[in-house]
Amino acid sequence: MNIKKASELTGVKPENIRYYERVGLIPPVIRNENGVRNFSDIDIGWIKFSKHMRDAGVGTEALIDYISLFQKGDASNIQSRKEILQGQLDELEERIETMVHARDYLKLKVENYEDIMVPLEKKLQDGNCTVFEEKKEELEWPKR
Amino acid sequence: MNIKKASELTGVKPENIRYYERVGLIPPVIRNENGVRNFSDIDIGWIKFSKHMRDAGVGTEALIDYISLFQKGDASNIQSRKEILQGQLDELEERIETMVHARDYLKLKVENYEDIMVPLEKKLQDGNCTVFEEKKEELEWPKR
DNA sequence: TCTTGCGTTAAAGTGCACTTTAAGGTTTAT
DNA sequence: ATAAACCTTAAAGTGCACTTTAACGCAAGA
Repeated sequence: MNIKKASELTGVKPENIRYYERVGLIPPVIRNENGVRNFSDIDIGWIKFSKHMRDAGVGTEALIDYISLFQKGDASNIQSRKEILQGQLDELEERIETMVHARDYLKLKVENYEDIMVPLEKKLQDGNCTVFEEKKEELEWPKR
Repeated sequence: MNIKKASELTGVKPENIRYYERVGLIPPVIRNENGVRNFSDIDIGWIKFSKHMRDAGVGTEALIDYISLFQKGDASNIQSRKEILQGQLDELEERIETMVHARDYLKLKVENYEDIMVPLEKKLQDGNCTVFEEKKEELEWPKR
């Protein structure tokens, strides 16, 4: 299939599929006699994998290392490949924790916005805008 | 307190605290007669808030809008401010979902790496490196 | 007094991950 | 046969969020 089809199947723009291949985020795609890429289902799988990982915030470097090791097609680096994935998994867990923490904080803040702000409207109208900041401190950061 | 102390308390480098103030990620900090910033606990709170949100991937634009509305110190925009936070909360939820999905996929892949790779070592050693890719397809993407 | 260590600014530089541009080649439909 | 609609590349441009640089000011200690 051509790059347009591959793009439709994966949600990655043709320009970015070429970019992915160029930098090594996917293995090289087989070309026809005119140098036109002919994507296989396996290529589509690789594009989906890289897009999925990128969407989740996994950096290109780790992904490129992984694809690169993979392409050596050598059983001796299975452990290295697994370690790369494990490392990214650990980083992902950490980022998720940070985000969940921020989410909980924002949630608490939004849910209590009216309760805190409405009683303060009068004071704010007097130009005393520091009051909220003092009040805000009552909204403690969610504990670990 | 001076910027160094503020930096120590918040984990944000002095350069970045200045940057935060410059772009509006925190409200302006009161200066002394020489133009030197004197950080209050409230300023520290704002830095922590912005850092926390930035760490969680909240974009600067939304944050700047929020701080900007906040500084108007006007009760009429409480709703707008709440809406900004709600919008960021929604985006955060979505990003968390994407990441949790990727995390689950990676976890499954890492956990099954040996099971899949070890039986394939022989074939891989024969240079048949496409086998894994076929095999890989068995590792389905976790469903929503 | 003068060096050390803190502060300040505007402006330029960096790194990442695309994204666009320019200049072509080929294949398909009218 | 010629225009539209694909494909290709290398290289330059973009946007975000810092990060560094250069040049300066103030204030306390040897």
